[in-house]
Amino acid sequence: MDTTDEDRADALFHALSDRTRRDIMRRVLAGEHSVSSLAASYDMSFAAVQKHVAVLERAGLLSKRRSGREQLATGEVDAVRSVASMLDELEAVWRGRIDRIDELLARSPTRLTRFTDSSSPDKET
Amino acid sequence: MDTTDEDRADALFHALSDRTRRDIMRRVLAGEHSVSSLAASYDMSFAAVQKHVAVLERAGLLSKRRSGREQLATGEVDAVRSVASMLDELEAVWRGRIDRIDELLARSPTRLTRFTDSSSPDKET
DNA sequence: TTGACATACAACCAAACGGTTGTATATTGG
DNA sequence: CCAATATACAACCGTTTGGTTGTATGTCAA
Repeated sequence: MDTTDEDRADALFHALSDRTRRDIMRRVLAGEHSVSSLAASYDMSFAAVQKHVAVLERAGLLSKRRSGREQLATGEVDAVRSVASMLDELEAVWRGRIDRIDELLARSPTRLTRFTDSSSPDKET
Repeated sequence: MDTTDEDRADALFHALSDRTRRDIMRRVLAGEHSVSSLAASYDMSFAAVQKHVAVLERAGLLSKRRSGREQLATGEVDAVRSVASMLDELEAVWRGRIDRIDELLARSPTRLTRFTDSSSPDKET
């Protein structure tokens, strides 16, 4: 409902919409990595990778911890789960549609045949 | 592994990174809607909404079906699920990290204390 | 102290994005 | 046939994005 929620969703999906950032997420979810060790993995400047890390950090998908002169990044699995739950909500909306169709079919059993066409696969509820 | 998979992921996350498009997804997952009926719901031009629908269609998140002069859009729940499974894979990477830490702890029980710090909540596997 | 390393950040640039208006093309109803 | 409706798409425009280089700051090691 809140606009802030939508802002968060915008930031999360946007952060994940870049393949380099998704790859960074895989690495930092597997374990801590300094920004420079991450940068060494990609064919682009250090500054570019640092900006990608900053985008992920602003979205809450990773956090950083100082260790001497290095900045160690670690993936925030809870943020990943929050994105998954947004998708679950979308799926729930779809399930609601199926339930409504089922109810219709239950009310007038013989009237509507072939109402669920091939493009909407009727799977488990 | 394939670049095309990453292209698909780029398109899916990008398509979902806009709040208007996410709202359109909620509507078309709940049931079929013509492009103009969708456009009527938003404070922007018909063309803008039509472009949003096109972005979602190109990403495979919805499909259209002609009905007379109307174009009826319907949400593709399988595409939504495919995004969810990408996030599940990310979560699996994280779970792998925890497993590795557990194994380390099992090998040398007393050496590593407080190895899992406060920023990495140790939850269920 | 000095130099090498790790990071941060500003300025710049081309391309993509999200919106607009305008025009063209089908399709329906009278 | 004609007018209204529904859609598609091109052209344009300001902003954001994803990259670059250059510079500044902080930390470690000799």
